[in-house]
Amino acid sequence: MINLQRKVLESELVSILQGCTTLNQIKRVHAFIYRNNLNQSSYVITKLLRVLTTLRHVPIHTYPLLLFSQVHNPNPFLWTALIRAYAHKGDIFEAFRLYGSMRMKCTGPVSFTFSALFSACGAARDARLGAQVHAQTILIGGFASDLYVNNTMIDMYVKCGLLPCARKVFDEMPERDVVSWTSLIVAYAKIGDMGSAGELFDELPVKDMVAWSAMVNGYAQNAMPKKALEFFELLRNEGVEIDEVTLVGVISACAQLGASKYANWIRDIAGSSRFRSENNVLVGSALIDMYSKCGNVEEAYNVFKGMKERNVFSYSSMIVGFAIHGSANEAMKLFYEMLKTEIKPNHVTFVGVLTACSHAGMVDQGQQIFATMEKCYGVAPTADHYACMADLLGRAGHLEKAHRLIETMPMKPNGAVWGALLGASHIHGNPDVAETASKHLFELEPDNIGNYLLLSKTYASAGRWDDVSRVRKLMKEKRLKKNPGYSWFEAKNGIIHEFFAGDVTHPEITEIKKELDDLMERLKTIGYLPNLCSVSYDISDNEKRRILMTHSEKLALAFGLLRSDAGSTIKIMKNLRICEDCHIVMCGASKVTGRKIVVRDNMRFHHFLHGACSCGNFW
DNA sequence: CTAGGGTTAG
Repeated sequence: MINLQRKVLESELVSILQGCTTLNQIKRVHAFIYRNNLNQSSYVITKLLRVLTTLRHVPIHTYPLLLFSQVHNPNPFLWTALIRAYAHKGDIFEAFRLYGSMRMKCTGPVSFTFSALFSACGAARDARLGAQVHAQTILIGGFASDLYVNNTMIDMYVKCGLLPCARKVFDEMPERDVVSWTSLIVAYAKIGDMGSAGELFDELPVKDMVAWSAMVNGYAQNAMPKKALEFFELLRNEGVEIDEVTLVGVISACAQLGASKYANWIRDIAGSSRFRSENNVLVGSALIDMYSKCGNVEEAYNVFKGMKERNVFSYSSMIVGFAIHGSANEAMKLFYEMLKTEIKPNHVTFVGVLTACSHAGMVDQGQQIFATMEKCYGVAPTADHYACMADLLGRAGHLEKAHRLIETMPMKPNGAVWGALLGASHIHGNPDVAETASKHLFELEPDNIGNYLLLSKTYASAGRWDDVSRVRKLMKEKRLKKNPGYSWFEAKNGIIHEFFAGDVTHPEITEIKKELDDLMERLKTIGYLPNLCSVSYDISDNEKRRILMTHSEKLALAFGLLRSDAGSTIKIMKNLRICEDCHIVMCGASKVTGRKIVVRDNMRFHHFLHGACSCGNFW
């Protein structure tokens, strides 16, 4: 009778405990437990410990440990709760010390114990210890066939980067569930092997929302946005429920596609779901990124403003959005607004802020932020931040300063750092510095064709044709093929029209050519002269003029002028960097037509209006 | 108790 009452009391307590969210609430329940002589109940104390350790600011070695040590004969679950708490804090040493004590007292383990230990090993990337625990699961009867133990073991091996071991566990498991499959699918997706991920997914007998989302996100993360959308459609046809995580993958895929058609499509789906950007930071932040990558930074800001809750992702995405659109002042303003909130800037925030400064030529401000980011905001500069600084200084013409910064930086310069210097050397026509930067880049990124092209263009601008052909020869030896330049324009109906350089295959090419010729005539009246330096071949000036007129972004512009509503913004996307001559033409076109033109090249967005570009002719 | 998650520079 007494035992029954006790059981009822225990279970009531546990349900009260699960609703506790503050330390004071927990302490009150604890006092009650103590008064009712329940402080020896492993069951109740285990629950108490679990709730307590979800509070981040409570150190385990104080209150939780005290609770534990007051129980004379802790059962395996109570031991495990404490082990798990240390494991979650990343204290692998303490977790294993406790496991040792537990074994010495001849208690347990239970499957949860192994889960906690595997999670500790995974967090610490300690595969050696993980393998020892693996061995224990075999030695201590029964656990090697436990589904849950095996699932956590797979996860541990995956976190340690030992996919073959994880696969072996998976292949030898007597019983698998959708969790086991999904763990492995994600592991393959993370290393970029979507082929194996897809094979596993096909074999998976019962697919749930998480497994589907893993595929959608896997394709999105591996730059296969079309595939991601395809899987999302399949998932919806299957009648599978979607949630915020699924949505984020699709939104990121739409961001990569950069087309308004997809942006509007997923906006409506998200808007009619339970996960609207106003109430959901995850979806909201993803939409901010998507809109800015689709060229619509105004809409990105609308989403930002409409969000009830914001976090570091929302702010960083918005700051980066402003930065790539050349709205440096807005980016800075938002950064200072952010500093007034509780939200702390992180390394990405600073990349955004420094990029904004760099694109706007705000050298002093950028240098000041760079100098104080660690001291004032606790974010230590990484090589990426040094790349921003090399870009900031170099772009502004301080090539030597940029070079000196690189040579004195505390870590090994990466490709972005030398790439920034190379880009700056190209802008300022300094083949000698370009040569130095390239030497490093050819070692760091031997297959990145952009570096070879930029170097050869810098030589060409300086008239060093021998060096140009030397670089060309190098590219030939490495069998590097130049990507064909192309641009695209999204028509009102969402159909995308692609134009390659020198393209004559578009059905309306005659009209397009005529439109372009007309535009050129009008530009000449305001003083346009073809920028022959934009062609880095040693050919006649006439031939250069002809080639300039075949650039894909000019064809897309002419098509856009023909096929868009008067007064609307013309949006052009390009896979390579926009050339100087096309940039001049875009400026002029915005002036003579009175249209707003937005060009997204592979680096950033250019907003042309009234004859000027948001980048300040500075890119 | 175990599986899916967003922002990054040249």
